[in-house]
Amino acid sequence: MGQMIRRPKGTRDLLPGEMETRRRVEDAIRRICESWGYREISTPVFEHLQLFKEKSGEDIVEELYAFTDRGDRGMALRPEATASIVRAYLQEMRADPKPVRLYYLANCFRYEQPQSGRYREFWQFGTEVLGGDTPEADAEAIALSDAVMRELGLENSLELGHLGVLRGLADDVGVPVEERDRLLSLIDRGDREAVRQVFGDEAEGALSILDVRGEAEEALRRLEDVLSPYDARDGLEDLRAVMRELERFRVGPKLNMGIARGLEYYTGAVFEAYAPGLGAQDQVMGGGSYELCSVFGGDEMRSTGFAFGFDRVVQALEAQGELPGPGEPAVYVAPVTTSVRRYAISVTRRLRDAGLRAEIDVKGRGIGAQVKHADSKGVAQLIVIGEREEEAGEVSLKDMESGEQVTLSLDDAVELLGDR
RNA sequence: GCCGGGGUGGGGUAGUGGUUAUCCUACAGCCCUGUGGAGGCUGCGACCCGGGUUCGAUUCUCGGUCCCGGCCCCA
Repeated sequence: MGQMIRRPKGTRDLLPGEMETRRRVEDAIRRICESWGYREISTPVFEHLQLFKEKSGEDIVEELYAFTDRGDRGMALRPEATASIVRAYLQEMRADPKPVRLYYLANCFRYEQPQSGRYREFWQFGTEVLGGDTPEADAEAIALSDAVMRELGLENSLELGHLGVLRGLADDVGVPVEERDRLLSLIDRGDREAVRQVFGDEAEGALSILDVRGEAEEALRRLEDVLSPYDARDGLEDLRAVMRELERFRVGPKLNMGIARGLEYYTGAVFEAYAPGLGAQDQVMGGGSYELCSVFGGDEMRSTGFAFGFDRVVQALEAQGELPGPGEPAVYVAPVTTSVRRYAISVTRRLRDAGLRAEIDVKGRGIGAQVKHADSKGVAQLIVIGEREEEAGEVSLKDMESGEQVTLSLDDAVELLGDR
C-alpha cells in the first residue's frame, strides 16, 4: 500500500467517537437556540464569488476556495455563513416580520495554513437577529451566546467592545475617514506605536483607549475618562444601553475596547469569547452588530449576529474534561447456530424496539469467537441464543463485565436491560 | 506566503551506507464448537515522493509533499 489517496490538507475525518461528542454539543446548541425562538436556516455550500467579495473586499479571494463552473461563473465555497444568510434574507425573507431570528450550523472553507484549531474545512455555528436595530437586540445576541456556553459548561472569557465608540473617537481626534479602517485594525492588533502615529501627538490621552479592558463597571468609568475631552457620545450611550440590558440578563462581559474589526459593515457593539487551553487560536466566538443589507443592494437594516467555531468549542470542552458519547452498541446478540437465527433476529428486533442499541453477528462465527469479538468491541451485554433458549422462549444474558450469566424470559431481559 | 520540529506495516516502535528491516498491538483465518473474554498456530502488512552523492541510500544531501506547532491573516 504505497501511496493511497489521502484526505486533502487541512481537512479531517471525523470518526464515530468524535462524531458522538460533536453530536452532543450540537444537540445542546440546537436546544438552546430553539428555546430562544431562533429557527434553523441552511444555505448553499457554494455561492457566487461576488457575494464574498462585496462583503469582505477583493483581497479575500486569496483565502477562498474559488473556482469557475462549467457555465463560466465565478463561484466560491463559503468561508462563513453570514453573507449567505443576509443574501437569503434579501432573496426570500424580506417581508417577514422583524426581527428575523435565525441559527445555523454550517461547514465552511478557507484556504489557509492549518494549525492548531484552524482547518481548511471547519464548522461554524451561529445566529443572526436580522432587523434587530436596538441595544436590546445586541444584548440578546450576547446573552444567547453566553447561554450556549453556560449550557455546554464551556469555560470562557466573554468580552465586549464597541465600534461606534472607536469611530467617534477617531473622528473627534481628527483621523481622516480613509485612515479609519486601518486605525481600527491597528487597535485590534494592539499596536500601540502605530496607533499613536495615527492619532498624532496632541491626542496622547486618546491612546489610553487601548487600556480600557477589564471588569465592566470599572472599565466603563475609565472609558468615560478617556472620552471626556471629546464629544464622541453617541457610541458611548449605545454601549451603556447594551450593558444595561445585559445586566438585566445577568450577563456581565468584560469590556475590551481593543476588539475592533476593520470592516465597514460593523456598526456598534462587537464581542468575542476566548476559551483556555486552545493554544494560539483561542477565540471560540465572535460577533457584533452590522449593516450588510445595503452592502448587498438592499435597504439599510441593522442586524446582530455571532458565530462560534464549532470545532474549537468541541476541542475546548475535550480539553476541560471528557465528553463521552454513547460508544459501542450496548447489546450483542450471539446465535449459537444458524438454525436459531430467525429467533435471534426477532429478539434483536425486540431490543431495538425497546430503544436499545443492539447488534447481531453477521459473520457466522462460532459462539466462542463471538464472545471474543463482543469483548474486544467493548460491548456491555451479550445475549446468547441457542436451541434451548429458543424452545423456552428465553435468552441467556451475559454481563460482559462481571461475567455473570442468567437465563430469563425475553420480556424480563428487555426490562432488565432497559433499566441500564 | 513565512518560520521551527517531524514522516519506518492500520496504531505504537527498534535499527542500519549492503540485514530475510526488530518487537508490541490491531486486523484476518485455523485449531476448538453452547461461552476458547483463554491458549496455540498461520496470514496480512512499512522505510512519504522525486533528484543528487555512492558500486550500493530507508540511512547522507537538496527539493517537494504531508503532519504537528507558531507567524501573517482572521470575514
